[in-house]
Amino acid sequence: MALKHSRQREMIKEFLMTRTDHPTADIVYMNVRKQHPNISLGTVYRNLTLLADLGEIKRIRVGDGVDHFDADTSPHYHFVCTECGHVTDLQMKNLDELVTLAGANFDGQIAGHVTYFYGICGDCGKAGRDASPAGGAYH
Amino acid sequence: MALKHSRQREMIKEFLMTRTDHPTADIVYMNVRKQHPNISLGTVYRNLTLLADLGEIKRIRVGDGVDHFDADTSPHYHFVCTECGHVTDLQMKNLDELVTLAGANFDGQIAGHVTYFYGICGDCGKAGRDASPAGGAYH
DNA sequence: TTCCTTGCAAATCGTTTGCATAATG
DNA sequence: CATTATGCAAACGATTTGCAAGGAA
Repeated sequence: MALKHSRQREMIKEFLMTRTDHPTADIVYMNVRKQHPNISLGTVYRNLTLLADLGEIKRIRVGDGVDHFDADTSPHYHFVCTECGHVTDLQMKNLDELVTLAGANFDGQIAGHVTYFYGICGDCGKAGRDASPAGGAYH
Repeated sequence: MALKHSRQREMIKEFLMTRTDHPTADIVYMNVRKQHPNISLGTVYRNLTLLADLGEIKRIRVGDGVDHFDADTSPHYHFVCTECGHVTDLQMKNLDELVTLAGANFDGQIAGHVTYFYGICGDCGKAGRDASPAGGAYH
């Protein structure tokens, strides 16, 4: 149980702190690998899970089938582009009031809520208007 | 492209309409199988996806790694128990106003939002208070 | 020296897909 | 007959895990 220091874990967290987008485990893996070529994907997954459990990073699930990670643990909301799949932060007030609202007619203890928005991001909207038939993948 | 009738699809939808909880593809499979023993899992998945695309049923993602399906396509919210994993409906007003709110400081088109609540459901809360160390699985 | 971590590979899990055959319009 | 749908099994992609070896306290 006693946590021991590890270079790998440190690098993973450091990398995550340099990013404002929300990398997936695979992205983290490919990047940390540049500095530490023989790190394994399993180690990346293990540490991301560990860090998330410790509350040092946040695991983000936006229904695209892949977990994203965020070094910014302060409460905030996300937007997912249905065109390119990018996940970006959203500036808006906290919505914890919803929990009270939802708890009103509910038998049980509501601990929290998950909310995220989806649509077409600024870049994809622009590209679409211009010309490019393009089209990313978001399932 | 032209849709053809199929007994399997009909049974899947019928089964879904008898349930107020939100079965996963596997639960649907195991149940429809009772009436139609040689239906295959692939067919269940194909039809659930088709029906969801047609808007006849709803695909629900509550971050537990499995898709749930709901024959009730009217807009409403869900609650996931972190103890037993059950997904239940939640009585509360529509929150589409959030989209407007979120769009205020955002460069892009917000099409909608996903919101769900989590915590301990009535049954698990009761059980916990009684005694049973129990504990389901919700990841 | 204890026991947490890692690298590697194999294993899981939910879901999708290719293909030959069956059912529908 | 032209097509869509099915069953089966193999393929997939993301994530997890067992295990022997490596590293930190």
